Amino acid sequence: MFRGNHPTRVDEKGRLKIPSEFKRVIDEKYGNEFYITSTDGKVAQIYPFEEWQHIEERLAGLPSRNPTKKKFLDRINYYGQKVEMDAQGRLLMPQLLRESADIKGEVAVVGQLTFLEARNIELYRREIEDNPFTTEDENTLNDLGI
Amino acid sequence: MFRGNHPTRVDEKGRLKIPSEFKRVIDEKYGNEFYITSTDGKVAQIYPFEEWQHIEERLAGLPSRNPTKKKFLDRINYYGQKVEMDAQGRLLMPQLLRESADIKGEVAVVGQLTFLEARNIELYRREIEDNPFTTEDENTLNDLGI
DNA sequence: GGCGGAAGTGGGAAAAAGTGGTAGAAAGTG
DNA sequence: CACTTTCTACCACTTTTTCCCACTTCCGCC
Repeated sequence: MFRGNHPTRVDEKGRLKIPSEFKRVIDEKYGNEFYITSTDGKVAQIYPFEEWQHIEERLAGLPSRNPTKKKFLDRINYYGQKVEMDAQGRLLMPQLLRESADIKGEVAVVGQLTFLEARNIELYRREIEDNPFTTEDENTLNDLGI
Repeated sequence: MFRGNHPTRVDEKGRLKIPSEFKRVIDEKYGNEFYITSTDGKVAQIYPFEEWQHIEERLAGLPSRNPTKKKFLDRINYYGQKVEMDAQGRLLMPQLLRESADIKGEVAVVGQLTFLEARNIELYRREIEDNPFTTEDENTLNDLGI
């Protein structure tokens, strides 16, 4: 299970070093194949290939002319690439995603339990600062039982 | 149950010594794994991992398009890291939180029943002095039955 | 007041993680 | 078909981190 934020760097060749915390989990549970994609072009989603296959299976179960499925597939395929991790634990990020999500230099790698998300750390920080967590939000969470 | 304020120090490597008062409770009830995060970047929240998992479960029960949930997740993912306590009862505080909450030198560790909060003691003192407890606050408490 | 134990602090060495470079292969182009 | 250029995979080095050990200080009890 992937959890938390482990910032890392993408070198000028576009290789993203997987933080060792996540690397440990990968070596244990998964192989060295990944599917990297995005639905919005702003956040790169990094799936261990096994996990991606589950999603594909669920997609296959949907009627093929479901318009939302079509839209989803269009995006996933546009940004997506299958990628192998090298011996140093690095992933070559797809060119299109590097550009659209500005994946270069300092990058936040965030665990989402079954997959990872990578995003430009500066843009991430700004998004958080521009949307302060209000006391109203606190109350909403309280009402939801958290 | 964690209660009260036990000031401690963070050394220049970023290791926070857990006050023995809290250490006793941890040794009794919990393991040596923690999840450290924050919603505002000003106060570090230190959850025994078991307690954190309860929160994750409750979050998983919410609809994924709940905007407050999204906001909350973005923050706790940004600041969050899973951390292990060393043999001397110290926690290596995540780099991002050390910077944004100014967690270094003298630090207040405050018990919040199921988790701990760590904050810069000087900033804490100032916040209390700048926000005196008003009669209005007293009344609100009364209304809540306290 | 001193002695013993527990709590707190600091430092260093070994291991792991991170980084950059290079050679070879593959792809693309004239 | 041959040459050029880009890409990929591997290798070696440097830096950082982590873990462990040992010392110091504080507090309570004798």
